[in-house]
Amino acid sequence: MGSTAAPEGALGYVREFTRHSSDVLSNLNELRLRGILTDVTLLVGGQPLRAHKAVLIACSGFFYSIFRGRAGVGVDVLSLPGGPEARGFAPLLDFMYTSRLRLSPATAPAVLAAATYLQMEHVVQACHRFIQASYEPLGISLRPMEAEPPRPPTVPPPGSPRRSEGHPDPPTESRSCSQGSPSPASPDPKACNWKKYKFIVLNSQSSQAGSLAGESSGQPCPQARLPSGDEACSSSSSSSSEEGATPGLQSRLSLATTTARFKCGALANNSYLFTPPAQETSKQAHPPPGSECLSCQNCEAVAGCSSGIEPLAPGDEDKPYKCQLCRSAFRYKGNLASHRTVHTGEKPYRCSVCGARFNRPANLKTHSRIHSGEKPYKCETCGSRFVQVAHLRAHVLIHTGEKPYPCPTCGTRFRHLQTLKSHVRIHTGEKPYHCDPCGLHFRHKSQLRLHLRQKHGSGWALTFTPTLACLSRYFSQRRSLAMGLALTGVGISSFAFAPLFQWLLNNYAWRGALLLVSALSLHLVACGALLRPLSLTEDTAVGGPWAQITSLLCHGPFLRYTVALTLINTGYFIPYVHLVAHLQDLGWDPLPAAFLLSVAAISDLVGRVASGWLGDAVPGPVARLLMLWTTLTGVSLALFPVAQASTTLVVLAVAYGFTSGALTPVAFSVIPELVGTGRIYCGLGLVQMIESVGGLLGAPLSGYLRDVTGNYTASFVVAGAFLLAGSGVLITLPHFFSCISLSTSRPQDLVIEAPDTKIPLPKEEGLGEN
DNA sequence: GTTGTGTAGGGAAAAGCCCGGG
DNA sequence: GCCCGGGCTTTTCCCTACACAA
Ligand SMILES: [Zn+2]
Ligand SMILES: [Zn+2]
Ligand SMILES: [Zn+2]
Ligand SMILES: [Zn+2]
Repeated sequence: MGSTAAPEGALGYVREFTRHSSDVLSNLNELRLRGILTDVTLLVGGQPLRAHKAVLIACSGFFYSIFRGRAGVGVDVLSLPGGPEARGFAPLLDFMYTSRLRLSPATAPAVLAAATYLQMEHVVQACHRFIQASYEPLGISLRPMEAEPPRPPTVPPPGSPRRSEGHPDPPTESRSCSQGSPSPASPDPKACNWKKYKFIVLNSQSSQAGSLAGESSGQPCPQARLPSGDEACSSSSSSSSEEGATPGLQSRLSLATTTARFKCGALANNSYLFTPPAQETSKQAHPPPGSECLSCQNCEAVAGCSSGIEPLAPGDEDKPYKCQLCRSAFRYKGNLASHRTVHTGEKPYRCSVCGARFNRPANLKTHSRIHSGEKPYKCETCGSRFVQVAHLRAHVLIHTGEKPYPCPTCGTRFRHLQTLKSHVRIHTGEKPYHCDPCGLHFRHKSQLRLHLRQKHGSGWALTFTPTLACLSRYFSQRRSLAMGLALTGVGISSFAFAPLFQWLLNNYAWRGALLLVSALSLHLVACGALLRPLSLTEDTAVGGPWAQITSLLCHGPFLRYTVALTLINTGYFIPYVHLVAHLQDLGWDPLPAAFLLSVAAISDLVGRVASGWLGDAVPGPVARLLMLWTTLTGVSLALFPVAQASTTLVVLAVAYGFTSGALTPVAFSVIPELVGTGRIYCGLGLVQMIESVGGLLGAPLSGYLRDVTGNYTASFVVAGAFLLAGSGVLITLPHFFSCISLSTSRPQDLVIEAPDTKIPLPKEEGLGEN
């Protein structure tokens, strides 16, 4: 139950307030601009510039060597004769106080010289990059040494501030500058919007309607209630403890408290409002919290987050309601009740738009927002809106700069728990994601996926349509059987490949298995080479792809056929989407319901082969067979609502599987008969593109019907009706009723007689049946 | 270009919690 | 006052697209 994120035994560790440093810096800058507590005047190029020695020392090795020691204390005015120019120095001084470096092609060399003089190495690098980038478009590569200004007068002493600590690293600034957009008027929004973020927090506290409505309805610092963890601490709903708290006390918070509970009462909460501008603080709607929070803070601060906090034993008295099935315990009785649905698989709440099912109404409600487009939670900083509060919470971190998840091993901090988790695997060497077909292992899930798509998926997908098209060019006599076998092969191989590869993996280790699979795939190349494109006589007549497409779109029978297939597709997939839900409505358990779907899928495979064979054995136009299968599929679909007994349902599922499977190869075989083998590539592609619209529309439509009527009866009936309508359109195809002589008739004869394909086909059986 | 790594957005499951009604 | 269930809030996890650098 507990979060795995909390490291074992780490009862708390240092919480970093990443905005703090920039807050301090901006305050220092304000002090400089107002001349408060500045203790040195720099004379650069005759210009006096007031600054704080401490800041100068912290940023520059040169100033460190000047001011360190007692001699530096008395220095009130420092002139730098022969040093940097004012136009190079001023941007550096600004940078020290703002971490933003303004560069332009005109000033960059001067800034570079000044930075080198002052030993600000990061800035030197940034200037180099900038100058280089601005020359590269001209084809001039400026090497750093060529632009190197004279060495500074002093060598950095051994004790000078380390660059990584004392010198702000300006990676983002330098990059944005090098892109040529140094715009002081519109500084980096992420760097400047912390005040705005504070305003969000205040907004939510004062119970403003709208944006953070959910959070703002919360109680102001419910002291009797223990905040449940770090998230709660940083969430805006618990942000009312800001006044009376000090940053120092607040800067240590336990991250490991996510699930633990504490003896010391309410935990100090919020981190964002310690230094709010006075005018914003005055807008507080709620008074500061009572002393309980303060004492907690004290105990925490004094104890340094370790000794002062002791998680109570996960007391059973805390959660008296236990699940008999999985030992989970709950504080509230109702939770146990709703927990049971986890085991029963019961999901009574159904989305009226997409049919998704939920075991809790609230989850359905949240889900339904993705259809309505409602996004109730708005980020006041950037205006982005979110469907869930949690998303907003995660989002505002990018404005605050907060990274709440540190790596226990190397200390790198992350903004998202997920990132930390995958990062930790770097240390453990864990690579949990692996690709079965090729045995590669990956640390990140997105890698598994990318690899699959690029190395396997696209290959298979890209071979599918061309192979079918090739088939229809090769086979004219037994085209249907070829289609059926090919489609069955596709289905079976996708089932069989995983276990086959697993077996190879077990017997040959992954290298061997990979080798064997590669060898297997190379056979594909050989096979593919055998499938060399036939140059059929009619190819010369069909023209280029665009000409083909244009002609196909004006081809009446082809269009009618496309419409028919689209109609068929609309109803075709309904059982795969809704059959399980329908069976559950009838009281079936999810598992048997899913099993019945598998039965239908197997029946589908059988149907593909059988229909391929039948397609060649039964005389007459293949379109007639297609109509037969379509009609039968439609009827079996429409019968689903009638069936109540499980045996009837099984029979229906088998029938639907068989007929719908039988339909598939025939549907592909008809196309060459309609458009001729010359235009088969374009024809097949076009049909697949258009008919997919039907497949996309079918499921939502039947889901909608289910919601309107309350059950799936109409859904299945309408699906069946679409199939029947499709077969109705099929009747209009040319020569549907023609009675060409049976055994001697060959499919290509039909083509010859088709009005739009006038060119007779050559005999090609010799080649095709090799 | 590939690979590894990190970021942000978004969907969902499930527990926590509040509140009104009986 | 107590209990119960409905319904909202929170927490946590997961997936996915994408950016970026070695
Ligand atoms: Zn359980
Ligand atoms: Zn939905
Ligand atoms: Zn925002
Ligand atoms: Zn680490």
